[in-house]
Amino acid sequence: MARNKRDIDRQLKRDTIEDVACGLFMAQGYEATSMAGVAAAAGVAPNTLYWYFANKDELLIAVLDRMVGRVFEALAGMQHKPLSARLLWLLKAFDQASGLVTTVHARVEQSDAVRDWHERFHRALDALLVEQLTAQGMDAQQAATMATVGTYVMEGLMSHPHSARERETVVRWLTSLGLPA
Amino acid sequence: MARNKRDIDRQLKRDTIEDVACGLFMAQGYEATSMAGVAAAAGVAPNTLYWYFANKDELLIAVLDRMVGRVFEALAGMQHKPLSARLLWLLKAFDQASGLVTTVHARVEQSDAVRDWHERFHRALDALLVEQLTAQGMDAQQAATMATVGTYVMEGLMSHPHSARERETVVRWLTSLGLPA
DNA sequence: ACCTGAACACCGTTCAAGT
DNA sequence: ACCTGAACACCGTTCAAGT
Repeated sequence: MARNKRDIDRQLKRDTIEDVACGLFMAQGYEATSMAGVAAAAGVAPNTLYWYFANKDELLIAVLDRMVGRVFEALAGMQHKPLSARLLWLLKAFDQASGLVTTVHARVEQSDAVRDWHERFHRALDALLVEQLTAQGMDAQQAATMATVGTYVMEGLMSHPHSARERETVVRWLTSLGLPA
Repeated sequence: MARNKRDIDRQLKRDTIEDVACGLFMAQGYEATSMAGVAAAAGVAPNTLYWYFANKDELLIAVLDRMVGRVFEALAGMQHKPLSARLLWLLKAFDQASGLVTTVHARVEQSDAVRDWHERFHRALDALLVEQLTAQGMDAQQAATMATVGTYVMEGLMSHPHSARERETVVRWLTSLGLPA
Protein backbone atom coordinates (compact mmCIF):
# COMPACT_ATOMS: atom_id res chain seq x y z
CA MET A 1 0.00 0.00 0.00
CA ALA A 2 0.98 3.63 -0.45
CA ARG A 3 2.88 4.71 2.67
CA ASN A 4 3.99 8.23 1.86
CA LYS A 5 3.48 11.05 -0.61
CA ARG A 6 6.02 9.66 -3.05
CA ASP A 7 4.23 6.31 -3.24
CA ILE A 8 0.90 8.10 -3.71
CA ASP A 9 2.26 10.28 -6.50
CA ARG A 10 3.68 7.24 -8.21
CA GLN A 11 0.37 5.42 -7.96
CA LEU A 12 -1.48 8.47 -9.31
CA LYS A 13 0.79 8.63 -12.34
CA ARG A 14 0.46 4.90 -12.91
CA ASP A 15 -3.31 5.34 -12.80
CA THR A 16 -3.30 8.10 -15.41
CA ILE A 17 -1.15 6.01 -17.72
CA GLU A 18 -3.51 3.05 -17.25
CA ASP A 19 -6.49 5.34 -17.92
CA VAL A 20 -4.98 6.64 -21.14
CA ALA A 21 -3.86 3.18 -22.26
CA CYS A 22 -7.28 1.70 -21.48
CA GLY A 23 -8.99 4.31 -23.65
CA LEU A 24 -6.62 3.83 -26.57
CA PHE A 25 -6.67 0.00 -26.35
CA MET A 26 -10.47 0.04 -26.48
CA ALA A 27 -10.69 2.65 -29.25
CA GLN A 28 -7.95 1.39 -31.59
CA GLY A 29 -7.09 -2.06 -30.30
CA TYR A 30 -3.99 -3.21 -28.43
CA GLU A 31 -1.82 -3.97 -31.43
CA ALA A 32 -2.73 -0.76 -33.24
CA THR A 33 -1.84 1.29 -30.16
CA SER A 34 1.87 2.07 -29.91
CA MET A 35 3.73 2.74 -26.69
CA ALA A 36 4.68 6.09 -28.26
CA GLY A 37 0.97 6.80 -28.73
CA VAL A 38 0.19 6.02 -25.11
CA ALA A 39 3.08 8.19 -23.98
CA ALA A 40 2.01 11.12 -26.16
CA ALA A 41 -1.58 10.91 -24.90
CA ALA A 42 -0.26 10.78 -21.33
CA GLY A 43 2.11 13.70 -21.94
CA VAL A 44 5.37 11.89 -21.26
CA ALA A 45 8.32 10.62 -23.26
CA PRO A 46 7.88 7.10 -24.70
CA ASN A 47 10.51 5.51 -22.53
CA THR A 48 9.03 7.00 -19.37
CA LEU A 49 6.35 4.28 -19.58
CA TYR A 50 9.06 1.72 -18.85
CA TRP A 51 9.66 3.29 -15.48
CA TYR A 52 6.12 2.26 -14.50
CA PHE A 53 5.55 -0.91 -16.55
CA ALA A 54 8.13 -3.52 -17.49
CA ASN A 55 6.75 -3.76 -21.05
CA LYS A 56 3.63 -3.38 -23.16
CA ASP A 57 2.15 -6.68 -21.96
CA GLU A 58 2.45 -5.59 -18.32
CA LEU A 59 0.60 -2.40 -19.22
CA LEU A 60 -2.09 -4.56 -20.81
CA ILE A 61 -2.33 -6.68 -17.67
CA ALA A 62 -2.70 -3.57 -15.50
CA VAL A 63 -5.54 -2.37 -17.74
CA LEU A 64 -7.17 -5.81 -17.63
CA ASP A 65 -6.93 -6.01 -13.85
CA ARG A 66 -8.65 -2.67 -13.45
CA MET A 67 -11.43 -3.62 -15.89
CA VAL A 68 -12.05 -7.05 -14.38
CA GLY A 69 -12.05 -5.54 -10.88
CA ARG A 70 -14.71 -2.97 -11.79
CA VAL A 71 -16.86 -5.48 -13.66
CA PHE A 72 -16.80 -8.00 -10.80
CA GLU A 73 -17.60 -5.23 -8.35
CA ALA A 74 -20.61 -4.14 -10.39
CA LEU A 75 -21.77 -7.74 -10.76
CA ALA A 76 -21.53 -8.25 -7.01
CA GLY A 77 -24.10 -5.47 -6.59
CA MET A 78 -26.50 -7.23 -8.97
CA GLN A 79 -26.83 -10.55 -7.18
CA HIS A 80 -30.58 -10.03 -6.74
CA LYS A 81 -31.14 -9.83 -10.51
CA PRO A 82 -31.65 -13.02 -12.51
CA LEU A 83 -28.57 -14.63 -14.06
CA SER A 84 -29.73 -13.87 -17.61
CA ALA A 85 -29.96 -10.14 -16.82
CA ARG A 86 -26.48 -10.18 -15.30
CA LEU A 87 -25.02 -11.95 -18.33
CA LEU A 88 -26.71 -9.54 -20.75
CA TRP A 89 -25.35 -6.63 -18.70
CA LEU A 90 -21.89 -8.20 -18.95
CA LEU A 91 -22.15 -8.42 -22.74
CA LYS A 92 -23.19 -4.78 -22.93
CA ALA A 93 -20.35 -3.72 -20.61
CA PHE A 94 -17.88 -5.42 -22.95
CA ASP A 95 -19.34 -3.96 -26.13
CA GLN A 96 -16.55 -1.40 -26.34
CA ALA A 97 -13.89 -3.75 -25.00
CA SER A 98 -14.67 -6.88 -26.98
CA GLY A 99 -11.34 -6.63 -28.77
CA LEU A 100 -9.49 -7.12 -25.50
CA VAL A 101 -10.87 -10.65 -25.13
CA THR A 102 -9.22 -11.56 -28.42
CA THR A 103 -6.09 -9.59 -27.54
CA VAL A 104 -5.57 -11.64 -24.40
CA HIS A 105 -5.87 -14.88 -26.35
CA ALA A 106 -3.45 -13.58 -28.97
CA ARG A 107 -0.85 -12.49 -26.42
CA VAL A 108 -1.12 -15.75 -24.45
CA GLU A 109 1.08 -17.33 -27.09
CA GLN A 110 3.78 -14.67 -26.94
CA SER A 111 3.88 -13.57 -23.31
CA ASP A 112 4.29 -15.72 -20.22
CA ALA A 113 2.88 -12.91 -18.07
CA VAL A 114 -0.33 -12.75 -20.13
CA ARG A 115 -0.54 -16.55 -20.13
CA ASP A 116 -0.36 -16.57 -16.32
CA TRP A 117 -2.99 -13.82 -16.08
CA HIS A 118 -5.27 -15.67 -18.50
CA GLU A 119 -4.93 -18.93 -16.54
CA ARG A 120 -5.66 -17.23 -13.23
CA PHE A 121 -8.64 -15.41 -14.72
CA HIS A 122 -10.20 -18.59 -16.09
CA ARG A 123 -9.58 -20.48 -12.85
CA ALA A 124 -11.21 -17.70 -10.80
CA LEU A 125 -14.16 -17.37 -13.18
CA ASP A 126 -14.63 -21.13 -13.29
CA ALA A 127 -14.61 -21.39 -9.50
CA LEU A 128 -17.15 -18.56 -9.25
CA LEU A 129 -19.50 -20.18 -11.76
CA VAL A 130 -19.21 -23.65 -10.26
CA GLU A 131 -19.94 -22.20 -6.83
CA GLN A 132 -23.09 -20.43 -8.08
CA LEU A 133 -24.31 -23.48 -9.96
CA THR A 134 -23.78 -25.96 -7.12
CA ALA A 135 -25.49 -23.49 -4.77
CA GLN A 136 -28.53 -23.86 -7.03
CA GLY A 137 -28.49 -27.61 -6.47
CA MET A 138 -26.53 -28.73 -9.53
CA ASP A 139 -24.16 -31.65 -8.93
CA ALA A 140 -20.42 -30.93 -9.15
CA GLN A 141 -19.78 -32.85 -12.38
CA GLN A 142 -22.60 -31.11 -14.26
CA ALA A 143 -21.61 -27.72 -12.84
CA ALA A 144 -18.05 -28.12 -14.14
CA THR A 145 -19.27 -28.81 -17.67
CA MET A 146 -21.81 -25.98 -17.55
CA ALA A 147 -19.19 -23.50 -16.32
CA THR A 148 -16.92 -24.34 -19.25
CA VAL A 149 -19.75 -24.16 -21.76
CA GLY A 150 -21.11 -20.93 -20.32
CA THR A 151 -17.69 -19.28 -20.40
CA TYR A 152 -17.08 -20.19 -24.03
CA VAL A 153 -20.54 -19.16 -25.19
CA MET A 154 -20.08 -15.79 -23.46
CA GLU A 155 -16.61 -15.38 -24.99
CA GLY A 156 -18.07 -16.15 -28.41
CA LEU A 157 -20.91 -13.66 -27.95
CA MET A 158 -18.39 -11.01 -26.89
CA SER A 159 -15.97 -11.53 -29.78
CA HIS A 160 -18.51 -11.78 -32.59
CA PRO A 161 -21.09 -9.19 -33.70
CA HIS A 162 -24.67 -10.00 -32.72
CA SER A 163 -27.98 -8.18 -32.57
CA ALA A 164 -29.49 -7.61 -29.12
CA ARG A 165 -32.19 -10.09 -30.16
CA GLU A 166 -29.68 -12.86 -30.92
CA ARG A 167 -27.85 -12.25 -27.66
CA GLU A 168 -31.04 -12.50 -25.66
CA THR A 169 -32.08 -15.72 -27.35
CA VAL A 170 -28.73 -17.41 -26.69
CA VAL A 171 -28.41 -16.12 -23.12
CA ARG A 172 -31.97 -17.20 -22.27
CA TRP A 173 -31.28 -20.62 -23.70
CA LEU A 174 -28.02 -20.81 -21.72
CA THR A 175 -29.58 -19.83 -18.41
CA SER A 176 -32.59 -22.12 -18.88
CA LEU A 177 -30.34 -25.18 -19.01
CA GLY A 178 -30.09 -25.57 -15.23
CA LEU A 179 -33.85 -25.36 -14.78
CA PRO A 180 -36.13 -28.41 -14.69
CA ALA A 181 -37.46 -29.22 -18.18
CA MET B 1 -7.60 -22.30 -63.69
CA ALA B 2 -4.05 -22.86 -64.89
CA ARG B 3 -4.04 -22.62 -68.68
CA ASN B 4 -0.36 -22.95 -69.57
CA LYS B 5 3.01 -23.86 -68.12
CA ARG B 6 3.61 -20.37 -66.79
CA ASP B 7 0.39 -20.40 -64.80
CA ILE B 8 1.20 -23.86 -63.45
CA ASP B 9 4.69 -22.81 -62.36
CA ARG B 10 3.27 -19.78 -60.63
CA GLN B 11 0.70 -21.89 -58.81
CA LEU B 12 3.39 -24.38 -57.76
CA LYS B 13 5.52 -21.62 -56.28
CA ARG B 14 2.51 -20.11 -54.54
CA ASP B 15 1.80 -23.54 -53.07
CA THR B 16 5.33 -23.94 -51.71
CA ILE B 17 5.18 -20.53 -50.10
CA GLU B 18 1.82 -21.39 -48.55
CA ASP B 19 3.25 -24.71 -47.34
CA VAL B 20 6.21 -23.03 -45.69
CA ALA B 21 4.07 -20.26 -44.20
CA CYS B 22 1.54 -22.77 -42.87
CA GLY B 23 4.28 -24.70 -41.07
CA LEU B 24 5.80 -21.58 -39.54
CA PHE B 25 2.45 -20.05 -38.53
CA MET B 26 1.50 -23.27 -36.74
CA ALA B 27 4.91 -23.75 -35.10
CA GLN B 28 5.62 -20.17 -33.98
CA GLY B 29 2.33 -18.35 -34.42
CA TYR B 30 1.37 -15.76 -37.03
CA GLU B 31 2.67 -12.70 -35.25
CA ALA B 32 5.96 -14.31 -34.29
CA THR B 33 6.56 -15.36 -37.89
CA SER B 34 8.13 -12.61 -40.00
CA MET B 35 7.76 -12.28 -43.74
CA ALA B 36 11.56 -12.44 -43.86
CA GLY B 37 11.38 -15.76 -42.01
CA VAL B 38 8.87 -17.19 -44.47
CA ALA B 39 11.00 -15.99 -47.38
CA ALA B 40 14.17 -17.48 -45.93
CA ALA B 41 12.46 -20.84 -45.34
CA ALA B 42 11.11 -20.74 -48.89
CA GLY B 43 14.51 -19.79 -50.30
CA VAL B 44 13.55 -16.45 -51.80
CA ALA B 45 14.17 -12.80 -51.05
CA PRO B 46 11.72 -11.21 -48.58
CA ASN B 47 10.11 -8.94 -51.13
CA THR B 48 9.55 -11.79 -53.57
CA LEU B 49 6.59 -12.84 -51.39
CA TYR B 50 4.82 -9.65 -52.41
CA TRP B 51 4.80 -10.81 -56.00
CA TYR B 52 2.52 -13.68 -54.94
CA PHE B 53 0.61 -12.18 -52.01
CA ALA B 54 -0.50 -8.58 -51.58
CA ASN B 55 0.51 -8.59 -47.91
CA LYS B 56 0.93 -10.78 -44.83
CA ASP B 57 -2.82 -10.98 -44.19
CA GLU B 58 -3.45 -12.29 -47.72
CA LEU B 59 -0.84 -14.97 -47.09
CA LEU B 60 -2.68 -15.86 -43.89
CA ILE B 61 -5.96 -16.10 -45.79
CA ALA B 62 -4.39 -18.39 -48.38
CA VAL B 63 -3.14 -20.66 -45.58
CA LEU B 64 -6.55 -20.60 -43.89
CA ASP B 65 -8.36 -21.45 -47.14
CA ARG B 66 -6.15 -24.46 -47.70
CA MET B 67 -6.61 -25.69 -44.11
CA VAL B 68 -10.37 -25.21 -44.06
CA GLY B 69 -10.67 -26.91 -47.45
CA ARG B 70 -8.79 -29.98 -46.27
CA VAL B 71 -10.66 -30.20 -42.98
CA PHE B 72 -14.07 -29.92 -44.65
CA GLU B 73 -13.03 -32.54 -47.20
CA ALA B 74 -12.00 -34.94 -44.44
CA LEU B 75 -15.21 -34.29 -42.53
CA ALA B 76 -17.26 -35.01 -45.65
CA GLY B 77 -15.76 -38.51 -45.66
CA MET B 78 -16.85 -39.08 -42.06
CA GLN B 79 -20.58 -38.47 -42.40
CA HIS B 80 -21.34 -42.03 -41.25
CA LYS B 81 -19.62 -41.46 -37.90
CA PRO B 82 -21.58 -39.91 -35.03
CA LEU B 83 -21.42 -36.14 -34.64
CA SER B 84 -19.50 -36.38 -31.36
CA ALA B 85 -16.73 -38.41 -33.04
CA ARG B 86 -16.50 -35.89 -35.87
CA LEU B 87 -16.26 -32.96 -33.43
CA LEU B 88 -13.57 -34.70 -31.38
CA TRP B 89 -11.66 -35.42 -34.59
CA LEU B 90 -11.95 -31.73 -35.45
CA LEU B 91 -10.51 -30.71 -32.09
CA LYS B 92 -7.60 -33.10 -32.56
CA ALA B 93 -6.98 -31.83 -36.09
CA PHE B 94 -6.70 -28.30 -34.72
CA ASP B 95 -4.41 -29.21 -31.84
CA GLN B 96 -1.40 -27.86 -33.69
CA ALA B 97 -3.30 -24.99 -35.30
CA SER B 98 -5.28 -23.72 -32.33
CA GLY B 99 -3.36 -20.45 -32.42
CA LEU B 100 -4.76 -19.65 -35.85
CA VAL B 101 -8.30 -19.41 -34.47
CA THR B 102 -7.14 -16.63 -32.17
CA THR B 103 -5.02 -15.09 -34.91
CA VAL B 104 -8.04 -14.69 -37.18
CA HIS B 105 -10.01 -12.97 -34.42
CA ALA B 106 -7.06 -10.69 -33.69
CA ARG B 107 -6.59 -9.70 -37.34
CA VAL B 108 -10.31 -9.12 -37.89
CA GLU B 109 -9.87 -5.78 -36.16
CA GLN B 110 -6.96 -4.66 -38.33
CA SER B 111 -7.61 -6.14 -41.73
CA ASP B 112 -10.72 -5.81 -43.90
CA ALA B 113 -9.68 -8.86 -45.90
CA VAL B 114 -9.49 -11.05 -42.78
CA ARG B 115 -12.78 -9.58 -41.54
CA ASP B 116 -14.45 -10.58 -44.83
CA TRP B 117 -12.94 -14.07 -44.67
CA HIS B 118 -14.05 -14.48 -41.05
CA GLU B 119 -17.60 -13.39 -41.87
CA ARG B 120 -17.85 -15.73 -44.85
CA PHE B 121 -16.44 -18.60 -42.79
CA HIS B 122 -18.95 -18.17 -39.99
CA ARG B 123 -21.84 -17.80 -42.42
CA ALA B 124 -20.84 -20.99 -44.24
CA LEU B 125 -20.27 -22.93 -41.02
CA ASP B 126 -23.55 -21.69 -39.59
CA ALA B 127 -25.48 -22.70 -42.71
CA LEU B 128 -23.87 -26.16 -42.62
CA LEU B 129 -24.75 -26.71 -38.96
CA VAL B 130 -28.31 -25.43 -39.30
CA GLU B 131 -28.81 -27.71 -42.31
CA GLN B 132 -27.59 -30.77 -40.37
CA LEU B 133 -29.67 -29.92 -37.32
CA THR B 134 -32.92 -29.27 -39.21
CA ALA B 135 -32.34 -32.48 -41.17
CA GLN B 136 -32.45 -34.25 -37.79
CA GLY B 137 -35.88 -32.77 -37.16
CA MET B 138 -34.94 -29.71 -35.11
CA ASP B 139 -37.03 -26.60 -35.79
CA ALA B 140 -35.31 -23.66 -37.50
CA GLN B 141 -35.30 -21.33 -34.49
CA GLN B 142 -33.78 -23.91 -32.17
CA ALA B 143 -31.26 -24.95 -34.84
CA ALA B 144 -30.04 -21.35 -35.23
CA THR B 145 -29.38 -21.03 -31.49
CA MET B 146 -27.70 -24.44 -31.31
CA ALA B 147 -25.44 -23.65 -34.28
CA THR B 148 -24.23 -20.46 -32.58
CA VAL B 149 -23.71 -22.20 -29.24
CA GLY B 150 -21.97 -25.19 -30.84
CA THR B 151 -19.60 -22.96 -32.79
CA TYR B 152 -18.58 -20.95 -29.74
CA VAL B 153 -18.12 -23.99 -27.52
CA MET B 154 -15.91 -25.56 -30.18
CA GLU B 155 -13.93 -22.32 -30.59
CA GLY B 156 -13.44 -22.21 -26.83
CA LEU B 157 -12.29 -25.83 -26.68
CA MET B 158 -9.83 -25.13 -29.50
CA SER B 159 -8.32 -21.98 -28.01
CA HIS B 160 -7.96 -23.19 -24.42
CA PRO B 161 -5.96 -26.16 -23.12
CA HIS B 162 -8.05 -29.15 -22.08
CA SER B 163 -7.46 -32.78 -21.27
CA ALA B 164 -8.93 -35.37 -23.65
CA ARG B 165 -11.29 -36.30 -20.82
CA GLU B 166 -12.64 -32.74 -20.47
CA ARG B 167 -13.10 -32.43 -24.23
CA GLU B 168 -15.07 -35.65 -24.40
CA THR B 169 -17.33 -34.63 -21.54
CA VAL B 170 -18.16 -31.26 -23.09
CA VAL B 171 -18.57 -32.63 -26.62
CA ARG B 172 -20.83 -35.45 -25.42
CA TRP B 173 -22.93 -32.97 -23.49
CA LEU B 174 -23.10 -30.70 -26.56
CA THR B 175 -24.18 -33.45 -28.96
CA SER B 176 -26.71 -34.88 -26.52
CA LEU B 177 -28.69 -31.64 -26.49
CA GLY B 178 -30.61 -32.40 -29.67
CA LEU B 179 -31.66 -35.83 -28.45
CA PRO B 180 -34.90 -36.48 -26.56
CA ALA B 181 -34.35 -36.29 -22.79
C1' DA C 1 13.81 8.27 -7.89
C1' DC C 2 12.26 9.89 -12.05
C1' DC C 3 12.51 11.46 -16.82
C1' DT C 4 14.57 12.24 -21.31
C1' DG C 5 16.75 12.26 -26.34
C1' DA C 6 19.03 9.33 -28.95
C1' DA C 7 19.88 4.97 -30.43
C1' DC C 8 19.15 -0.28 -31.49
C1' DA C 9 17.25 -4.21 -33.61
C1' DC C 10 13.35 -5.56 -35.91
C1' DC C 11 9.23 -5.37 -38.67
C1' DG C 12 6.02 -5.10 -43.04
C1' DT C 13 6.30 -3.03 -47.23
C1' DT C 14 8.02 -0.35 -51.39
C1' DC C 15 11.07 1.09 -55.08
C1' DA C 16 14.36 1.20 -58.66
C1' DA C 17 16.99 -1.85 -61.03
C1' DG C 18 17.97 -6.09 -63.02
C1' DT C 19 16.85 -10.58 -66.06
C1' DA D 1 6.78 -11.70 -65.74
C1' DC D 2 9.59 -12.45 -62.07
C1' DC D 3 13.16 -11.51 -58.64
C1' DT D 4 16.38 -8.75 -55.98
C1' DG D 5 19.27 -5.39 -52.76
C1' DA D 6 18.57 -1.42 -50.66
C1' DA D 7 15.76 1.62 -48.52
C1' DC D 8 11.58 3.58 -45.71
C1' DA D 9 8.65 4.29 -41.91
C1' DC D 10 7.48 2.25 -37.82
C1' DC D 11 7.73 -0.52 -33.70
C1' DG D 12 9.03 -2.06 -28.66
C1' DT D 13 12.75 -1.47 -25.89
C1' DT D 14 17.36 0.08 -23.96
C1' DC D 15 21.06 3.17 -22.63
C1' DA D 16 23.66 7.01 -21.11
C1' DA D 17 22.84 11.29 -19.38
C1' DG D 18 20.41 14.53 -16.86
C1' DT D 19 17.65 16.40 -12.45
